[in-house]
Amino acid sequence: MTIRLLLVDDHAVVRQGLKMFLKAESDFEVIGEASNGVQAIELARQLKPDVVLMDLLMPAMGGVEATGIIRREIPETEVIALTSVLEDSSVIGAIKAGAIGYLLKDTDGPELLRAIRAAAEGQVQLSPKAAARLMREVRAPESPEKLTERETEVLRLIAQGLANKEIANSLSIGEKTVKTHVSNIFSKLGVVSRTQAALYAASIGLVNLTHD
Amino acid sequence: MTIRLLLVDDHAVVRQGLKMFLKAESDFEVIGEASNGVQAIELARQLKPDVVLMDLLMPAMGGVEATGIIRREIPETEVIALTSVLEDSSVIGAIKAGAIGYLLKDTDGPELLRAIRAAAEGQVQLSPKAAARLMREVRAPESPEKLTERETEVLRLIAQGLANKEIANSLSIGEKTVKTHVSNIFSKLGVVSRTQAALYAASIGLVNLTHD
DNA sequence: ATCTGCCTCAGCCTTTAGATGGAGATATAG
DNA sequence: CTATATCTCCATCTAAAGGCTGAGGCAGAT
Repeated sequence: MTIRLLLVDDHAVVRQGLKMFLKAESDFEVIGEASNGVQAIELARQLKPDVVLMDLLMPAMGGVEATGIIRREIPETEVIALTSVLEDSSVIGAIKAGAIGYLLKDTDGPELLRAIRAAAEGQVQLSPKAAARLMREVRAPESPEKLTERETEVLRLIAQGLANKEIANSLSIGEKTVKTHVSNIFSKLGVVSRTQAALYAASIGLVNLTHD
Repeated sequence: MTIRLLLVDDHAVVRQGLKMFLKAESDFEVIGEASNGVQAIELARQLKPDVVLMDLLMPAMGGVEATGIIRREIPETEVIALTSVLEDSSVIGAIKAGAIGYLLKDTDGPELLRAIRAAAEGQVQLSPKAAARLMREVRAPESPEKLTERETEVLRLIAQGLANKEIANSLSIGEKTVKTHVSNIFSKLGVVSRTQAALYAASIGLVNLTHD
């Protein structure tokens, strides 16, 4: 029985490489590729893959968000987060969003194969480092209160350097409303300025920093 | 005649993938892998590869520095910078260090092959985007006017989320002075708020975003 | 000796940011 | 039906941010 895979990464080289690497395994079949979260969701709907290898840091829509939507809509599809960053909220976010695995990109080949096979059977597979993070989190739920959808949207705009007035125009709401959201975001994130909030957003990959 | 390659990237998955991808090409042979700049230099000395695929963002020693050393010591080895970030100083830095090519990781497979073959023959190959950067740089050294040492210091603190008063204390200077620096930084960078400046600083790696 | 760039600081001004408290509307869960 | 959460908006106020102009000290270059 072959394991049908969907690859999601914004770097073509990484996708290409993974595809070639996985092709050597007879029980794997790459049935689709996506370069961002939106594409990933579309393809997941159409193809209903067994396992999704999901990069977390992507433009358009982050991997965490995409993971959540895929898991809600297609629960029989398992998602493995595959990322280069090891960051508390990413780990927790990905797990909470329903990822069954969290692997770092410096994982070696054999371990990657093990993880995919485990995921296809619904078994959990984490990088040792990621597992350590998770442990730390459970012991000390310093969970930054979860932002609402709207707040996340506002934070994203803050992290693009927009002023409150610009955010208001962008979302077609009042500046006062934006201020309310901003204040709520600050207290939830435990920061005291929009700059800190923007840096936090950048650190968890909510925005794309590369200015092309 | 086969092209002998050295792969340098801190992510094992990326190396693994590249290796598998390149294996399909009969005129390529991957003769070594390194996960950081120091290893890369050692291996380049021993193996004298035709082409080095060099990631720029690595621990221990960055790719730019490693490129410079390799090119000085082993001029017959060509280096292609392969990176996920497109940043002015990286492009310029890599080129100045002697890289014959600068490719983004979202380059597709065929273009990557073309670039490696071109490099092996000593021909220049740049990503269109990278080329555009280079052109912009040469014709209009509007390179975001270079910041002074002090300004860079202030920018770094801005990018750590500090307020002007905190920066003043941190540097043992007056808040007014800080404001002067901040204003100068803004006009040099072409931004209008400290948040935008902080994001710019983060995007060029002036600060470490991962709060581990 | 003069010029130039950098760092330092000042005053004055307008705009923005952020805190706080209150409030109406809708939707959803229990 | 009634909490609860979310989104929306308003007013008020203080603090911070940022623009603008001017200016003194200091080092290195010409």
